[in-house]
Amino acid sequence: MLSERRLKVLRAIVQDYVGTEEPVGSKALTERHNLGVSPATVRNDMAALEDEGFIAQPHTSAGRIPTDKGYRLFVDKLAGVKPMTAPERRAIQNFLEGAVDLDDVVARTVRLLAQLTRQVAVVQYPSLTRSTVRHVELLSLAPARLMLVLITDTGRVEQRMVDCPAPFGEASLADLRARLNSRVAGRRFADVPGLVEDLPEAFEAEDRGTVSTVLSTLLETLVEENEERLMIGGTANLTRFGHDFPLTIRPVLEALEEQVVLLKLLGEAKDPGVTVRIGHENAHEGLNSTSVVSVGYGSGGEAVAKLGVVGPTRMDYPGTMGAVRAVARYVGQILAES
Amino acid sequence: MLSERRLKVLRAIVQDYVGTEEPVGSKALTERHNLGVSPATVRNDMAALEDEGFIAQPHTSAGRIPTDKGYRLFVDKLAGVKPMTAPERRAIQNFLEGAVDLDDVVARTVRLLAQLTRQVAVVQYPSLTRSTVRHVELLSLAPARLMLVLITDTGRVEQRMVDCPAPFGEASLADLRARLNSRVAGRRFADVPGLVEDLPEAFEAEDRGTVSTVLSTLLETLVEENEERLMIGGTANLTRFGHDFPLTIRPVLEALEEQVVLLKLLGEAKDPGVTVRIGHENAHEGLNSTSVVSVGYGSGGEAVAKLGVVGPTRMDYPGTMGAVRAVARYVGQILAES
DNA sequence: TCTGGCACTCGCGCGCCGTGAGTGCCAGGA
DNA sequence: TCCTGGCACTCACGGCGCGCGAGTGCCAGA
Repeated sequence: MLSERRLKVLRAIVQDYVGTEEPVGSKALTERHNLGVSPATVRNDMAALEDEGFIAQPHTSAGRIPTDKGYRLFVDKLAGVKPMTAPERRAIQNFLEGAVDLDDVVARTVRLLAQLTRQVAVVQYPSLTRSTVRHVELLSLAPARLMLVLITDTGRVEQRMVDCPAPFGEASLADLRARLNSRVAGRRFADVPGLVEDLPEAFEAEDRGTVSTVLSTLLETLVEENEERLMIGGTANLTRFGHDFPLTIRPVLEALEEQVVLLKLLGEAKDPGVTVRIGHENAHEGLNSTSVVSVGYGSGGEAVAKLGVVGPTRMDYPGTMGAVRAVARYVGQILAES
Repeated sequence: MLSERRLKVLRAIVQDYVGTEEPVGSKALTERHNLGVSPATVRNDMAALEDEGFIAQPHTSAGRIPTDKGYRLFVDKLAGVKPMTAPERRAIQNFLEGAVDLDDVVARTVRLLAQLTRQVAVVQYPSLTRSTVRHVELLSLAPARLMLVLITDTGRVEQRMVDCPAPFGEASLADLRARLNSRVAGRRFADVPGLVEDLPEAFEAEDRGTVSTVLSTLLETLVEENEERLMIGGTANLTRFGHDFPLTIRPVLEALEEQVVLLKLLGEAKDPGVTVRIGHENAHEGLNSTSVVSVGYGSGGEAVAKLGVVGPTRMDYPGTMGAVRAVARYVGQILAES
């Protein structure tokens, strides 16, 4: 186990390195933090920390930089979450309250997160799976063609075309619409399949084919939407990454374009609070030199989607975690109100 | 006026520079293109071209590179549009045909354009202004709260909440829905205002307030949607920009995040065919070292939105223009079918 | 266990210089 | 008048050598 002082040294190294972006040496450390010991002592501690794999030297006779393992220890044990100041919180709230619809909420959230953290922001659209149905609408476009519109409690709207096996009268349509809504309105998506399976039986034989088609389209929409959408922003912040650019930034941009990758990334974080994945902890190779800070958010008490930021492993973890947590909280509020 | 040969020299310079990314000298030119004259002659021509401002030297005793003006002449007079090959066209068509809904069409188009041109692709969602209304739906969410859903012929769906000044009965709602649709279904957005202005008069005095509110929300939706959405992709291609990275790429990324900027960029191109804006021709400062190749596309014969790519001024104009034009054509077909 | 001292390492920045691609100009020839 | 070959000149680029100094490891003494 590392002594108290060595942990202090590690914390100081992380803080300095995050601030200066340059390897930190023993002398500079003792000058900037009053550790109460001499550089020589710190050197011994650093040697020990290096043996344990928490820090490393880019090359002999240079200062030390934290390793992924070092950041991990820092995040887990040495640093808290830095809360937002009151003015910052007010600014967040004001900015988000101006949103007019769901798209706008997500767009504003992305911008906000990117600005606050000066990193790349990723916001997942509120997921359908845990949402409830607000309304299902059926429109007749042609004798044998319907449009199915699904409206969720988060304000999201999905539409699908339905080609009917047989013409479907207006009366039947109104009937189906009414029955469908009385069964599923206000219910959770997960419960919908069980609630509608016997619905075709209530109709005349000639209409059953169409009813079944409509229902399966509805269920399909619920499932398909698990391939959820997300919005990213603040990619310009990647330019602050480092000096050895092209090599670092390219794989990150590529990863960010793969929505699948990002969704997986966000999905993996199971922690109820803020989750941090550092460097090689990220499965995707292109993100091996980045850290992902994410958290769930939702309209009720329950999380329905995730949001977070992607930045260099050398990032201000306490500040970033604080910003991510605060934004998630306020987005949740906004969603609950609308 | 420039002689025939000098134009040939300019064309050769552009082609070589686009290929090699390095300033091109007189000797290399005569070797790679059989111009039928000696390097010395070419040198004289180059001096003349430089006087006219078509090419420039990065520094004394280096080769020449085209200026924005040089590229402009190249695009206008010296190069055609390189058509896609048959296999390429088939690939485009196949890829786009797999799309399941409007979002998917746009997403696939972006990916496709980015891959074909190896540049940043920008695709505007089909605009509402020139579209027609397919259906307007009204749903009652609470006694004095309605949801307005607008469905367009391009398959786009917009929804808005409406808070009514007074409770609005189901019968009135059905009446309004029917009247509204009979008037506006199939009509162009631009015509809608004139078609509905006298609608409140058909209702009882107590309902008129609500009807007016609904109508103004509808009109607002049509107008507001002029702040159209777009999707971008292929930003990883920016890493191929040049060697002097951060300075070049940063403003571009920033500009790409400003949807307003991009929409203006696309909107400015009035040409019915492919439009090219080179370097400083772009109003936005961050895009001064990029060229934008854009074109309108649409479901009918008429253009309803734009798409294009953003890349370094040093790009393969004929190829890029060909790809952009081809993709626009096929997207139009897909939209017309659905 | 901590400290001051000391010898050692080695990346970085700087200046120097040779190389070679490229240029402008000029005089002679078609 | 236009093209050509020749010639002197320019100057960015890359390699080399070197001194500086931050930083290290180790050791003897408190």
